[in-house]
Amino acid sequence: MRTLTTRQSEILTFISKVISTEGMPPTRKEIAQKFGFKSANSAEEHLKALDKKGYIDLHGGTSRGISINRSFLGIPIVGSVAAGSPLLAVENVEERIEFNGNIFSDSVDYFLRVKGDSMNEVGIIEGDLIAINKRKDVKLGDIVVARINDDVTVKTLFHFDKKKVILRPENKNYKDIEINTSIESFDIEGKCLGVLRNYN
Amino acid sequence: MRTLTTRQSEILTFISKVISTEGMPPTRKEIAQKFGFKSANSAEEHLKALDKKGYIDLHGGTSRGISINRSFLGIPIVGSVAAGSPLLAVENVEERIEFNGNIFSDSVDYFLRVKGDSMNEVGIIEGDLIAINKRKDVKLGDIVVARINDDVTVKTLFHFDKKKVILRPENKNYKDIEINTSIESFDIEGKCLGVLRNYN
DNA sequence: TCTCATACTGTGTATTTATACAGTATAAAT
DNA sequence: ATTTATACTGTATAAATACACAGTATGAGA
Repeated sequence: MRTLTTRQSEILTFISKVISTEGMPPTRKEIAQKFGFKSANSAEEHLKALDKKGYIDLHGGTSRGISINRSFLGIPIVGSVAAGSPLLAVENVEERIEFNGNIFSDSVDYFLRVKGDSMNEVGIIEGDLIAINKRKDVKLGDIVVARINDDVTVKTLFHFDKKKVILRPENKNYKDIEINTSIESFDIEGKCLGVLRNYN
Repeated sequence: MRTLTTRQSEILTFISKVISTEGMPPTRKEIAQKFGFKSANSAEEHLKALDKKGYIDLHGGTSRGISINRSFLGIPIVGSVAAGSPLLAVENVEERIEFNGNIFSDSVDYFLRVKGDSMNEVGIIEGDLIAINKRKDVKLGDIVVARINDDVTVKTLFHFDKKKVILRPENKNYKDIEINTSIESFDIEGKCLGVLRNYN
């Protein structure tokens, strides 16, 4: 997908915001006003560029006829994570779900599909989607997504200091994971905000 | 809140649908076309009635300037259910969450807040919100919301025939619930589509 | 009986809106 | 050196749109 200029990106963000706050896309004039353009045609041209690049669809002859391309909407679902690859790498994103609203306490960066039963006792089971926020300021007791030597795992953060981290599975069949941070690479990838499960 | 006529309700539903599928509210003409009105003014009048009754807000002089009142948007969360009252009775709705999208396999009529630990072993724990669809065509193995003599409960549907129903808690500390439908009142209130959990 | 709300058709128009065309200017690509 | 993309202003206009006013018809309530 072709990259956007700074201005185009600003415009796309504005359109997206107007849709979610006003319930309808902006007109050319409204876009021009927002950015201080003296001619609505500036907006028109940016819209055409966004359309050409595939980020939006313009519905000719229709007032407020702007729709944002669905593949940019929605939150990615990260399935199997290839060892060593960034979580949000294209090859790890199995699909996206449309999802807007204030369901979770913070903004959701992505959903991670849960594998295994190591968190069974807190109601997180195989196949569940857990909502993740990428910020790093997690605290003890939080359920976190962590990366230990290229492996991604979901556990409760039980202990954390300069030398040692302890991750706790919530299943009595599993033992705590102790990481010696001086010899193993360790990273917090995000905090678990909640759980989404869909029965078929 | 004043009640809507059948027509007004149809129009409100249509507007809501257009917003979610097209990404923008319809024009008067589009409403008229949908319902076969020969004059766009019919749509205009229905919109005025909906505005007057508080269901929508009309933004004067703005194309597609229709917004649906937020208190009618979102899906109700049903908390404690007063014995004998309908699940969706006002007094049982603790709040609503904005929620649009195709997260669950079917349309969600409401969310029910889970009490107790009787479904722990399938990952449904106290405080979870379970997404419910009101239709009655459930099958064995489905997790259902059932009403037994004025009490509402969430269990797996294990057996169902003309005389007897068995509901199974998913926790070995609980026993199956057998209902003799000839002497006890029994109703399926809905099918559980999924689970939503939000950590704070 | 009269009024009022609902549910339409039909006409008209001011305003909003999309969108084309003609320019100016700059930076990157060929 | 010339094209091409970006980023604007300014003008113009056809089409889309909101919305008022004038009717017709029906059923409910006062």
